[in-house]
Amino acid sequence: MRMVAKEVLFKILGYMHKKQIHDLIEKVLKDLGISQMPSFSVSYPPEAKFGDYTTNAALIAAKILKKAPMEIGEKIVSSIKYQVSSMGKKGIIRKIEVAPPGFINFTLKPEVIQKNLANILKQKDKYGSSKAGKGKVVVIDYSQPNIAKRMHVGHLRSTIIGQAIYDIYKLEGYKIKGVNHIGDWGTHFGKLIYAYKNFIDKKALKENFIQEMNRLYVDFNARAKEDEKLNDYAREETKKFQEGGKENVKIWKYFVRESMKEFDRIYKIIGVKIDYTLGESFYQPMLKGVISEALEKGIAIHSQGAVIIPLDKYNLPPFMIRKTDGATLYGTTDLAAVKYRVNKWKADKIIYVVANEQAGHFQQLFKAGELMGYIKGGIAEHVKFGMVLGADGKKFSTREGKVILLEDLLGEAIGRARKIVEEKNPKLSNREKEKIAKAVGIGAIKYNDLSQNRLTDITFNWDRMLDFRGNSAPYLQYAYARIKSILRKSKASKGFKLDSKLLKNEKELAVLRQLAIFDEIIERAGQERMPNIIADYIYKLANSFNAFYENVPVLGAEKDVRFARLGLISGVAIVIKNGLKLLGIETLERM
RNA sequence: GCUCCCGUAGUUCAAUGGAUAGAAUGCGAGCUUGCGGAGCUUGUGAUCUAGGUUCGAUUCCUAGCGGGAGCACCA
Repeated sequence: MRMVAKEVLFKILGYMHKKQIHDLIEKVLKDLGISQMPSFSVSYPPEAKFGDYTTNAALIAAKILKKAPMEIGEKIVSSIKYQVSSMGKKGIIRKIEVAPPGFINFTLKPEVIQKNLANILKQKDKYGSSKAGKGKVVVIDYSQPNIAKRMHVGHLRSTIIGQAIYDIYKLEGYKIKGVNHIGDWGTHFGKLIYAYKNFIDKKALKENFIQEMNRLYVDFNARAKEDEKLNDYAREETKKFQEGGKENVKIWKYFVRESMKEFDRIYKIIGVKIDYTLGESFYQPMLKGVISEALEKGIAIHSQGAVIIPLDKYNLPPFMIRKTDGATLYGTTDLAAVKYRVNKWKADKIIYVVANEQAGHFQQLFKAGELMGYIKGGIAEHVKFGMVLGADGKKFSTREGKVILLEDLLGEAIGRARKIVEEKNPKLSNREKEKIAKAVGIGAIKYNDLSQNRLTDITFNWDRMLDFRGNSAPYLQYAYARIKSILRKSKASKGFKLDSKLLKNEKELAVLRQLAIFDEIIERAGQERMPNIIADYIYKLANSFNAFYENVPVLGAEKDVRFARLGLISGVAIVIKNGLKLLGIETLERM
């Protein structure tokens, strides 16, 4: 019995509509004698007057049949009309039309989207979830800060894009493993250890570990310019620590411990929690095996004293896995990590959320992984994102000290939000103001990033990132808080009966239409690994809610209509909340 | 030199090959006797250039111009 009820629920979700329409058209095309139909799309029309769904099937079929698109469109429509009439009450379509140049537009029966509201209110936090990924393991590699270095605005992108993709997949029912592949093994440790032994300022280190370590690194590089021998010393220190020299390992462990404390503090502020922290050091015991395996299989060769995997057949530079001095490097570690994730974790998919700049490295890595037999094409994927640029249009660079620390950015955001809360809502308790300031400030920063297509570079601009008006997280949070305020005032008893048929004016239907497609949006965002699709959707939903809010009274309406509208705005609140949660943005009862 | 990415209103960003290229911000004009004005309505304003494919191109292809990134012993 329960199963039946659930199935009915799923049937009224958005993607079911789309699929139903798609199947219907396919069937009709077959009847028209087109069996080899190239793919056509069923999508949302740009304007409400074109209905709920639109398809370009007639335009494509016209090409094959060499007839006018409008003519084919009419044929398809009359055929569909016949099908629909035979479906009787069960059909979801109310109106079908052809519009020039040949689009076929479908308008659903209002009941279809009206009924969905009850579904939302019932599912609450679960609305939008699915079982699409059941049984599949996805590994997401994101954030990846470097030990003893500060996290700057560049790290933010990988961290929050990765977390958003993680949450989307989780909602779709995948078994998912988030990994923080921290940089805890590189050769820069030699420099740091040498500098630590020789020019450390212990007092400064105690006050602010990361800051002092950063100073040390810059200091070392400056001194090494004067005295080249320093680099040799550093190499020796690296070697000692990588070979397990007690003193250096102890220092290294101390670096790792202190850095992780710092990172965890920042992760806590931005609400990120990564399942596994498995840095480069974790894979060290496996590296020798990987190198000899590659040599035995004849995939790797010795070249100029190093060990490389030649990839010139694939038009790629060689992939180095052992340096002339015998040391391994990040490519070796990454290759071992691929093996580990596939063999140990049975990953069906590995997603690397790493900046654009490393596209070349990942091409090499994936090809090397395939040659080694660890992965088949397509299992590993580099989810790239653009750089954070300075006002000059150039990349932020540590050397020039132009970098903006993540912590400073977060602090500034919270501070600005706090000021506004103070203005808007002075009567709230300090504790609540703090909470609001955090949610608004952090939300604004995350949204500013996640609402943009991840592939394009973003320009760093304090005012832009921290604008709380317009298309921003606070705008969405504000719509949510308004709804909550209305609901508080309504004192609606929990058991009121929802008659969603009463929601029939244009503004109400527009909101309902938005609500019904949430699952399709999630699906697409997941497929394309594009969180901005979700951001864009919530923004549009909030827009349609605001238009409704300005024109349609809720509390002032007559009894049953009032209940229906309260139900509607509750639904909007649920979807805004669920959507923002996927972006890692909190919602607030008041702000 | 080779490879990859990107050129959209003044600015910052959208746009699965589709209908009138959509927002935000800026500047201009409005909206309070109702639920939160961090809001709403409205005006202004853009696809780098030249070809090609297509019924249809911001999107795909070619060339050019402009910006950025990468190109074995860093990650």
